Amino acid sequence: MREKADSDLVRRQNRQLVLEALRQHGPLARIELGRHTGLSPASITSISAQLIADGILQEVEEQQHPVVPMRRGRPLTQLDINPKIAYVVAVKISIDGVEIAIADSRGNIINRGISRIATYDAEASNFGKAVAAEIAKQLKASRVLPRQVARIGIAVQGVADSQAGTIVWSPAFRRRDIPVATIVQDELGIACSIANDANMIAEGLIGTSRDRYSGTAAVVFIGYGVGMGLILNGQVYHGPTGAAAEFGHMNHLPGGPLCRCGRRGCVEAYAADYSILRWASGNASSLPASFSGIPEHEMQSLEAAARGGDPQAMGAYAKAGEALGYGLARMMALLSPTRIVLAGPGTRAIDLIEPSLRQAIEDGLVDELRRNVEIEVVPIHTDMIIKGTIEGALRQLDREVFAYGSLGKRQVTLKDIA
Amino acid sequence: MREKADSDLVRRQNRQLVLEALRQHGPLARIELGRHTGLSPASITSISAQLIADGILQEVEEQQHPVVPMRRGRPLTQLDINPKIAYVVAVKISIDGVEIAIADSRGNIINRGISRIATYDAEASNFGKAVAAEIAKQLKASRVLPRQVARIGIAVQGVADSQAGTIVWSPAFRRRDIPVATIVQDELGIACSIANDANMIAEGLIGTSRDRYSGTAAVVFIGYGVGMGLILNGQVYHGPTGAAAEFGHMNHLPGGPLCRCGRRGCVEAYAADYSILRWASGNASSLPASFSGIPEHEMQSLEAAARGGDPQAMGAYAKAGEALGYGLARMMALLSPTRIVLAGPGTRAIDLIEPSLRQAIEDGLVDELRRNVEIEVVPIHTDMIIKGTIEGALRQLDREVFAYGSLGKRQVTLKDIA
DNA sequence: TGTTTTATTTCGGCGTCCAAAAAAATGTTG
DNA sequence: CAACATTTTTTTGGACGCCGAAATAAAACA
Repeated sequence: MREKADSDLVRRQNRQLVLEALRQHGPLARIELGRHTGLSPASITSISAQLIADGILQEVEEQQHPVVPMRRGRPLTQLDINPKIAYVVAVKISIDGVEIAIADSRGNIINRGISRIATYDAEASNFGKAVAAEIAKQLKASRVLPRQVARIGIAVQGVADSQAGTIVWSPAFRRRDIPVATIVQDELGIACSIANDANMIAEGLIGTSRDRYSGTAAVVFIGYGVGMGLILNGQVYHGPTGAAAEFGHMNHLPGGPLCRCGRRGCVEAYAADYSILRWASGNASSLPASFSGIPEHEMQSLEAAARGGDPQAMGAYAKAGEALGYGLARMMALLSPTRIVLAGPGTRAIDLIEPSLRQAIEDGLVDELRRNVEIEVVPIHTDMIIKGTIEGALRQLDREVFAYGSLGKRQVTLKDIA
Repeated sequence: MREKADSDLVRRQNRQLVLEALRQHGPLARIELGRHTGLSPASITSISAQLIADGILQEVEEQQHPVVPMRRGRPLTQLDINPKIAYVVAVKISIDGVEIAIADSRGNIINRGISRIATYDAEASNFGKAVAAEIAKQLKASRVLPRQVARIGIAVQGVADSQAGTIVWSPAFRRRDIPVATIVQDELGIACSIANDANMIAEGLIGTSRDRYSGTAAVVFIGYGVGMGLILNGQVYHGPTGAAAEFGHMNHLPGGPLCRCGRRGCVEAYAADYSILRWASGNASSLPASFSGIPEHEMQSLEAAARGGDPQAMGAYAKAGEALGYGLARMMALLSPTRIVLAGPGTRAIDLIEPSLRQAIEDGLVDELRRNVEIEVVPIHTDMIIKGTIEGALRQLDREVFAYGSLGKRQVTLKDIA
């Protein structure tokens, strides 16, 4: 309730509703769009005609799966988003590697690749340019012109400042406050935003099944680090600057083991790969936090040891579960989500973690505050982050570009793109 | 982005904008309303004419403070909300006492009183009826007819379920899941909602100075218990069921001292009045949690002892600060608010609490996540809860009743009221 | 009294929605 | 295979709310 309402707002909102329905359910006939959006057939005709004229939608030539194969009456003509109206780029920054994917406006990935760009010792000024150059290279390889790209989304492990366009702090970098989005934006002349990687996973889950994750949910990423994406009232909560939901650096125990962030006792310092390994191999509280990636087989043999009954290994996983459980209990007290999603490679060891995790929630939270929560484990799609970043960029594109029709910003914006 | 947009939505939204501006800035002339809302003078004329016809607004007879005393040109005619178009009732439930206030639609309290209704041993079935009877009594005393009351808001210490209309759990009651809002609503035939008291304080702060608290802020109540109202993106966050922001029952230390909720180590078990007293008087972890209210002078003499250098008393306040600080650090990691407001009678001892509180935030949270936060202490208005409940009820009224004009629900709803 | 200034209302036009009617495109049936 | 039935889509005409511009109202000023 900030904005004044006029016919402009009406058009924008209804166009967005149409786009949203198409993103959710794939190609739809006009009458189906009417059902999904609540708009009358007459209005859908008018709105879709404009979207087609704008080049945003197109009629589907041959229905692949005529939903109801042989029926009486005029057959329906499905509409879908024109995949070539614009492109988006998703960038995932992790330690010593940058993954880039290019997707069309339907969200289909048309090219992707991993580039080795040194991060840890990167100079603030060079890094952004290196990423921009890498994006440019990928674009050229896919024969997509920079001016066809509507938006670049960057997902980073660590704290991002979406306002300033910087990586505030990340275990992948020695330095802090590294400008990235601003530089990429200036270099390529394409709108660019940066966000935390766990938030992008949440974005992806909303895209995958909106009904399931439309309420209030927390998505926990467990792996090389611990992250969280919060979905509040159906939207990913980024906080005022984009720093929100740093579950991994939420304190568990004062004075606990050292974390990569420099503090003691963070959840991550118990439940990230390196932390579990550290507990398993001796007195964790005296060992420093590790910054190097841990090879998968090393974690797998630790899991095997724990499953085989090795008390030290079992104890390490129990510690991880306890830290996660208390952390979740604290989060639940504050936000009372209806769903908690555990995701990431760390969930391979969910059998080792879960007992102490559940026990911690029970010990750390009064019954009444935990009776409406469902905890689920989502199998790991390695590119949930890339997928989510694309989803997020496209939704933003719908909202900020495509929703504006013939009179608004579009004249400028779309011509710039297409 | 749920709702389809049409002229109905436009009218509703703009009417609400007008009402919002009037609630914020008091009586305003049409031209000023235009400036505040962004609507053209022509539209304001039309909207205000309808609101006046509906009896919701009225022209102010005599300007008390002609803002610019003597100016050329046609003088402005200020508009204001008609105070008699409807009334709201605010109810504050605490241990063995129910406070009831009746306010007109401008938010002026026209009657208030405290009734002794036993809560602790109350039967689930009786309590709601007792509250309803007490409201009816107060209404009669103020010569307000039940059908003139548009809404009743109940604020309760503890966990409320706004969906079910119940008190899920509260230290003021021995029993759990006590239905209140539903019963009051049925008894009096007036829409009734229930919420946590700290959330209502937050609601009040938004009303008092929207610009200051429009972003993302956490309001901490410290006193007989510890509560929190979260403001996310300018709105009070209640969570799916209204249980949100139970900061007091967020765990601080596993296995810590007993809390009234039955768990161990909650923030409240360190920082509520009874907890501080308990620490000061011996080994807290073995003492049970207290349910009786603590007289103010007892806390005051403890403060005096601490200020006089009594190590036991000083230690108790330090413990409280530490628990609050770690709790806030955890909350900040998750939500990264820009503002933290400390309120409630417990802030009388802020000088004793603050050092350890700040130290805990420093120890418990990486610098980058706490550099944009402003912590402020708000002096205690004893009736911030009542005021906030009224504000909240009025805003809801604007949104759900007054915003609907001549064509919508209003025909029914307003006639029911007036 | 006429002029200037500012607030408010009136008028005509525009954009969007919707309901109802018309048109389009196909299957069904005698 | 022509007429009918059925379903989707478009067209038409009316309503509503906004806005800019012009008109009107109500005061101070000269």
